[in-house]
Amino acid sequence: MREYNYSQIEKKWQDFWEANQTFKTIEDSQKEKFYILVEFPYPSGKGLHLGHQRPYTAMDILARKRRMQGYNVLFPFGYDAFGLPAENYSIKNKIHPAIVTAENVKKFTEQCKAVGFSFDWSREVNTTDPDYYKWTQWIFLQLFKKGLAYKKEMAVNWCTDCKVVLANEEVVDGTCERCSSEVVRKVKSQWMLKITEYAQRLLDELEEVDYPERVKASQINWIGRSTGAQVDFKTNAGDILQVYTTRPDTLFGATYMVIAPEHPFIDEWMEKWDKVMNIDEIMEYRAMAAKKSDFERTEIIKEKTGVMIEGIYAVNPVNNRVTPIFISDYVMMGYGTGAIMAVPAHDTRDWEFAKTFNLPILEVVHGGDVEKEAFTDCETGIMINSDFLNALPVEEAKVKITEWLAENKVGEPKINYKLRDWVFSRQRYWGEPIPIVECDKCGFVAVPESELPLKLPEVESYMPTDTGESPLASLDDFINTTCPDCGSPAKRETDTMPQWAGSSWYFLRYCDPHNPDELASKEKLDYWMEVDWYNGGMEHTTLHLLYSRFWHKFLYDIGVVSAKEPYKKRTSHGNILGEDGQKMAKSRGNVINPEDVMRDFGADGLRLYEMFVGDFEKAAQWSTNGIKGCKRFLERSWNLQEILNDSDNPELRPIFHKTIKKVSSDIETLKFNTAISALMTLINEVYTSGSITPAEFKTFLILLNPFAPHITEEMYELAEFDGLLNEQLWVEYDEALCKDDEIEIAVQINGKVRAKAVIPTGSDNAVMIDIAKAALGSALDDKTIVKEIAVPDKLVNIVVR
RNA sequence: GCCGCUGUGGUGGAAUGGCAGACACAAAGGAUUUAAAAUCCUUCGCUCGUUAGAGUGUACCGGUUCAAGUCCGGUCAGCGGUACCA
Repeated sequence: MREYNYSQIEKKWQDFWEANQTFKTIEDSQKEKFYILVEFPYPSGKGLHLGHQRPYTAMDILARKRRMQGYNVLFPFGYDAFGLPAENYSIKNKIHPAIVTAENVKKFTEQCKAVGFSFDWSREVNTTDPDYYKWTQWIFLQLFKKGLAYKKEMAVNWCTDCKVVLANEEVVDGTCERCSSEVVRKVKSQWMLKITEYAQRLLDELEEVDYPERVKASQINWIGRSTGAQVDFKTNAGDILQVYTTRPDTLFGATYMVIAPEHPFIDEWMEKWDKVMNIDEIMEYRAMAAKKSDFERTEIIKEKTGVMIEGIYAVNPVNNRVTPIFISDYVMMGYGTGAIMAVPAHDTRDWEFAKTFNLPILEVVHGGDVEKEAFTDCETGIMINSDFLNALPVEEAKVKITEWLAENKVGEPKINYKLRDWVFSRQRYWGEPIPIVECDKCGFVAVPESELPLKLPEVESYMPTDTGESPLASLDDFINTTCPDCGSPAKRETDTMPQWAGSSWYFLRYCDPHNPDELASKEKLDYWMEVDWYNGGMEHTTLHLLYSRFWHKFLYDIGVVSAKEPYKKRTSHGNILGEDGQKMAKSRGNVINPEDVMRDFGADGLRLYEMFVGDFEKAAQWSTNGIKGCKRFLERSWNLQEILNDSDNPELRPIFHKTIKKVSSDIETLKFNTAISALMTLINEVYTSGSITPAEFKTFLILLNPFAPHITEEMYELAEFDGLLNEQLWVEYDEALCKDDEIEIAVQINGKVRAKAVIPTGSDNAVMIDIAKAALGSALDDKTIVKEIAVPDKLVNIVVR
């Protein structure tokens, strides 16, 4: 018999699949469709790594199984190729990022094919392809036309090393997500997308989708909805200072107010009101707060600082009490109204501030000791010192005071979200140009759709500038244009889009990847969408997943797509860690190179081990010893050919049916590790029995095929079965045939196993108990039986006294 | 602080409330071999016992149950996310 020469076999079948376009998908209304999506990678120079292969293998297994189950499967792939690493590489090596990207894409594609992924390569997309980003720009223009894209002067997160504005989501602990350099605040004019307009729908419509609870929870958390009230405080400067609070019930306990250092009232008060006594002190504090980076604001011990604005005071609308106003950086301009009423008795931060500045702490909810700490419990507290709210529980007081505020026109119920608008500008070269022209007369004007794609021009230097302008800003030919509306000279926007743009809609392009007239035809979108199953990393839960849901909802609103949600089901994989249990990183020297692994164990060996290593949804530690076991299993599978003959072994029937059942259901629940162990158990039993029939052999090959497609296809061919293995139908099991004729049960006395007994499968409880008692023999002689419990085909428990 | 997740042999990990440790790795012993690799067989939670067996055991404390790794209450430890969000 031939030896198991995996490299030869794998090459043979990969070439065959490529030549025959085995996995090319076409629309087919006769078949039920199933759209499986993996997160397309950023094609980095390092190539495909184990962290890509694990989720891709999992979804490849699902795709192969679905095809055998008769579905029309869409399983596409592509590249999210805009982004900083390619640009940084270009800066260093003076090569155009498009060239670097093309090389990397070629490498990635070869590597994917070498693992045997059954992607439909005819649908490959690349976000840097002008035919693709034409539509990314088109979607941006639709957002602009609907008023959902706007430009705004704002304090942004500026990475001091990348010299680029970062989204809030890209700032990690006050440092840049990519380079870990310090991030500071800088005021710049930025394109923004109004994702906040969709906050409620992004929240509500989570109920319509099948996502893991942890994913839903972090989206809910990120959106951060809170309900409360907006309250108007009159000031002696004539303005009305609006505050947002989730605890309107504590309004009587407000003993001072705080506004953010960036609050616009400060400037107004300085200008038109000459009674502010400590202008210098306030300005100094403000300058200091502005200088603080995000890092300092979050990392420095949260000691409360601030300055009282002397000469200005506010009046509490419920009792007309005069209330001092402070400026402090513990209040953020970006949330609520940038001003708060401080209730030190019932808010921890206010309590600390009041202690530091020796301000009165007035208890209005009874239940704690407000001299020791803030009492924040909403469930047990009872209102006191609050006039018409006295004696009410907190929740009732909230309702009553909110009504009172509305009646007296000094406030209203208010919902707030932590989610902020999406900072959409990047001062970088390697991204989609934002298709907007700025005209002195007309303002911001959309580039006509007929001029899309607005291509990235060639530049000499990709280097971002210290002024914070994109490299495009130095190209006069690019910048200078005419206004599409009035024809006068105008300037192009030089910022580009963030990497999240292209990935916010790629799953739509896969449905119709070469369409020159639309992002995809309605007909094809209606056939393929929604995505039936989308697997990706937890790290994309609050960024990519939220952004793409936002864009999809917008496209739904303008009639491009027919479903509200893009993804019916989402699952998340755990990462592959190094052998030391740490994240794989060059600096730790624990990186496993998949090409080495495939050379030593084959693609099938690698696929199998990545699925066997542990719970798919949890992080797993790589083990070179572990993969040996999988290779051994494949060799034992190969050697089944030696014991293939016609002699029937009926005793194997139950285990075959059980295995079909287990493998089928385990793939659906992502329990690949136990599916493989079931196959291992099966093969062990087959060897014990000494032979396998052709029908059983074929069943085994079908079950193993999604996991190890090359070796099984080869064995199928060698066994001279008809056609190709990947064209066979998935195997079915018969529940009745899963059971052995006889089964061993445990016999317990008071829950402890005292004997074993063999019973015919499916025996009545009474029969089981009789057999069990017989098996116990004399052990029951001097005992009083209190209760007899039988669990069918499992055990008997006799309770005695 | 808040949200989420996880604590099971030497290791990775299995167990719809029903015999804890499936499957695999490592280790030890044996067979085969001139030898090694590969392969095959045996042992393998801990304690006592030569064996039979007995006791004990799923982070810790308590509860529910005939029966708890699993359910409930509390505690501890670790991991991930997030935060002066009013």
